[in-house]
Amino acid sequence: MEFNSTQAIYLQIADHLCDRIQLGQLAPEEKVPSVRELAVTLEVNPNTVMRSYEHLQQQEVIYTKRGMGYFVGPDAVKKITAMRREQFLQEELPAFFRRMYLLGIELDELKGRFEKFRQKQPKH
Amino acid sequence: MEFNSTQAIYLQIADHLCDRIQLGQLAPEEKVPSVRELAVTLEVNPNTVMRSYEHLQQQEVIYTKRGMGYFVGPDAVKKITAMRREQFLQEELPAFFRRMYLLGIELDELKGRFEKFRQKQPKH
Amino acid sequence: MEFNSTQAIYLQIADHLCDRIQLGQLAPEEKVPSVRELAVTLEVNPNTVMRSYEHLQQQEVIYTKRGMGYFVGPDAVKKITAMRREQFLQEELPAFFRRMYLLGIELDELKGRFEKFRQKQPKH
Amino acid sequence: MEFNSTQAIYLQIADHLCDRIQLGQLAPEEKVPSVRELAVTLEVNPNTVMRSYEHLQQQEVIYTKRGMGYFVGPDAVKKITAMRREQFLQEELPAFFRRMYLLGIELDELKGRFEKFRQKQPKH
DNA sequence: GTGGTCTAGACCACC
DNA sequence: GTGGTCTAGACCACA
Repeated sequence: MEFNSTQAIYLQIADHLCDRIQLGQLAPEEKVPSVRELAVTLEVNPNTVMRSYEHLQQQEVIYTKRGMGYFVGPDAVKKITAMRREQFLQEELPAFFRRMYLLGIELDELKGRFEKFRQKQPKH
Repeated sequence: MEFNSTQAIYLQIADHLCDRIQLGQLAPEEKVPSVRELAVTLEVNPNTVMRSYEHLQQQEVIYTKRGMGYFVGPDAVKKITAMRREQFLQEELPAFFRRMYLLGIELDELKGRFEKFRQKQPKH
Repeated sequence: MEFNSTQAIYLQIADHLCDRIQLGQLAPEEKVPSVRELAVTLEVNPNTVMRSYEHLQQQEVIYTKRGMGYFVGPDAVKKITAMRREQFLQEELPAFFRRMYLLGIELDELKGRFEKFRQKQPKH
Repeated sequence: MEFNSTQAIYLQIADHLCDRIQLGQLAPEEKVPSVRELAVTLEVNPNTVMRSYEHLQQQEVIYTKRGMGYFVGPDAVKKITAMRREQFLQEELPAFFRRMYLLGIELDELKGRFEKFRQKQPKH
């Protein structure tokens, strides 16, 4: 996984985990990788992974069982979708429209690109 | 002007100036507000405005005449548009599509919103 | 390190670091001193060192790993040499020749001095 | 005349006047252009030219006759040459050698360039 | 008046 | 520990 430099790594990791949950790759009540394991996989400091998990736990997306690790919360999908939908409509969409407006891009121009994008997505 | 806390203030100022240039509110070769003046207007430290200007100068959007102030560069609009277009297509658009995909939103659903957005924009 | 007053301190620091990289005292991918550390060594404000590093980063001579420090870029030597060679041929050399011409100095007169200079340079 | 941005304009003007004196284009006791006249010619602020003249007067390269203007001092050539020679040997030459050393350039490589440079100089 | 540099000190996020 | 941002205030050079 590659990280961009504009956003904190721990947030990018958390985001990626949310993606996987939303896509059903991580099911509710399923155990998520251990902090150490994921740290090795992603080649980052364990502290950084820990922060991601704490962040997700605080949003009740995952929860911890002592000595057993972190697990996907029962309503994780619903919670993530709700948060992201809110975020999308309130912040991302207006910013996106503004950019399009300043660049003189029409919504119709994006149709072809969106189709192409969707075809590249793996089935799940 | 209000600043959000996720992005550095000096970048938000720079971005806002780019907006104004792109909208034609600041014409090429026109003088931009002096560092001190803008600092008072925005209620920030002059150093912070200075950083914005240095950042824009480095992108050749504005240039400086000694003892006279900063001025909008001749190709400022072209440069800004090129940079933003690149950024939009390479980064913002894919991220946006991904969000839509994960939220199950179709492009057509956005049409109405986009029209409404556009009508709110001031003429220039 | 002593600073002359005609050039900004942060540029002199940047220049000095380039010297050290070009001489191989700082190898590619090696960590450069932390901002605070170098500030103490040089007896300047951390902000001033920071500016040097930002300046070098922008030229892709060094790069930053978050929370870990600044590191010499992989092509640092090549980049520095290219920039300096350009600067030398386009600006320094003509200015130098002009001075010699106006002072009536011949190139041959400098030979002895150059030899003497070179012998004083430390090996590396 | 074009000004580079690294050195103060008034110093570049003063330097240029010294060049002309050294080349004999301005003879001892000859009147130098009036502040206003030179300001128009160079398209700079009269204050800037004034500063150049004050700077040169302080070095006894030119002197002023009230109501008549500035004139080249009797020993101007000698003074300029002495100052420049000193400056050249103490500062420019070591810096120049250092640059050559770091760039791996030999003195002999410059011979051809120097000849070419000299042939382009106008006779005087 | 203008930009530009520097210091001192604070606070934050990240690893 | 690391970089990064911001404020406050000073001083200088330049036009």
